[in-house]
Amino acid sequence: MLDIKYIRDNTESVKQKLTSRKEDATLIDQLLSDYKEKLEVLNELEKLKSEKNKSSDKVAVMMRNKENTDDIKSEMKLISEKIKTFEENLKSVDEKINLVLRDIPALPDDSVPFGKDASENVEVKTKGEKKNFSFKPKDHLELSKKLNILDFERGAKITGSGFALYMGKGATLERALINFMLDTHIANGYTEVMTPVLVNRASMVAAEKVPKFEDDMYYMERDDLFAIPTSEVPIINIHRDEILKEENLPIKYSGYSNCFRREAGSYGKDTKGFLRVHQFNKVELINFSKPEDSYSEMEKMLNDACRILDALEIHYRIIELCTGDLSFSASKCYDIEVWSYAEDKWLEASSVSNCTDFQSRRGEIRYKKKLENGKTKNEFVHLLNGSGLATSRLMVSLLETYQDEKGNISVPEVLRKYTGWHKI
RNA sequence: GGAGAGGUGGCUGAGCUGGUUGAAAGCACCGGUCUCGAAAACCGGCAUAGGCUAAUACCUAUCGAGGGUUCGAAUCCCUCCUUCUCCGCCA
Repeated sequence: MLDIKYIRDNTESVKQKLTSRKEDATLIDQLLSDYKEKLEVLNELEKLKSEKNKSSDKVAVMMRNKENTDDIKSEMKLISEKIKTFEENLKSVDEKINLVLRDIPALPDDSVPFGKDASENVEVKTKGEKKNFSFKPKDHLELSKKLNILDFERGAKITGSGFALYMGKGATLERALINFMLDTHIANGYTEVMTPVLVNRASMVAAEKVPKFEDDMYYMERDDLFAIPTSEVPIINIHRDEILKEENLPIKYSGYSNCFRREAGSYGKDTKGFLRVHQFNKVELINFSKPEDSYSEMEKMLNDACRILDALEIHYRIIELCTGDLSFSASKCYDIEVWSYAEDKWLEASSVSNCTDFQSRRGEIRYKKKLENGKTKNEFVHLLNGSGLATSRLMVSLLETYQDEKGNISVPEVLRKYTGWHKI
């Protein structure tokens, strides 16, 4: 969530930034007038409470002196009733404000290119080259069916469409990928975490996934728990409501988890095999950073994600999302896309975002900043998340890239010590 | 699932027969005295958020969360969350 005081003090630039991401900026005026009203109510309320506290002290003294307190007590009863109405007023303005505030997305960083949608994203760089096949490359479905390593039909039987069943060497390859990615990140300074995959509502709210995207989440009503759409949710909640030590920043975590997404409303689009699934595996990167370092940390994180693809020798590119394509919580975002020979297009395999203080404000994740005058001040940390990487679309590209004419797969060099074999 | 005991500031831990307790004490931390320097000792400081301020000051809130009783709640009552112990079930 945004800081309402920041909105008040920087109204024009906020409006402009919201417009750049195709948001309706007109509701800002209403929001600020509601906020003004809130402060007025708050002021009255605090005056009454102050009066109450003073009288209450007086009663204590009078009772000690055995004086009659009937008059002052009945007076205070009136004040208390007044306080109740003001509290109700405050609550209703507050709710009105929060309803608007919770749906306002993060503000794009100044460096983010202006654009209306995905078509105006900017390619940052392309790595590697397209392979020249002497035959027509098969798609991952055909390959995996022939090799009996992935079974989407049986996955659908077990659960429903969009749930994959990995078989034999397919399962081993998946596990090898996950282990390789985790080991690489750990070697590069990340602390491995393994989190719960079911989280409570407070965690989802802190991660800014609920209520805005509640329909996209698997939800267990009986226990009021959500299946995580990404381990970003549990990982950033590790430090919810905490005040971190400045010298410990940046804190970097990497964690593998299953990810669950209902993908409500996306039926029919890219639904083939692994292109869109409801459950997938992802190794996530999270960084709790000092505000002044977050954009340089972001570049490092992007690099950490790319490292995996470099090692796997997969053709990929980095694009920077334009203002109109940014996700709700992000101020700046890079996508990493891998090349699909069968689809003849780029597939999103990773997304590296700087959410600045958008989530940490909701989740009250702060650090104690030492000021020059020797005092300290609590500040919100900046939160960055990046996939490093999601395996499903990576697997598509990997199978396609490493196929031979007979439809067999050779295992990338770096994975062989994890699989124990080098050919499927 | 059943029974019991707890949840207080960065930590440990008093208060919990309702009224200068935002909260004792200790530890940690910061500053100072002493010292060539350090340790020890001594002195002082040290929660968070909001409001109002040029800034202090001041005001309000917060003792797991939310309600209630009362003139007044960390203290009494209810609901929920959570931790621990015992029993049951179980990978």
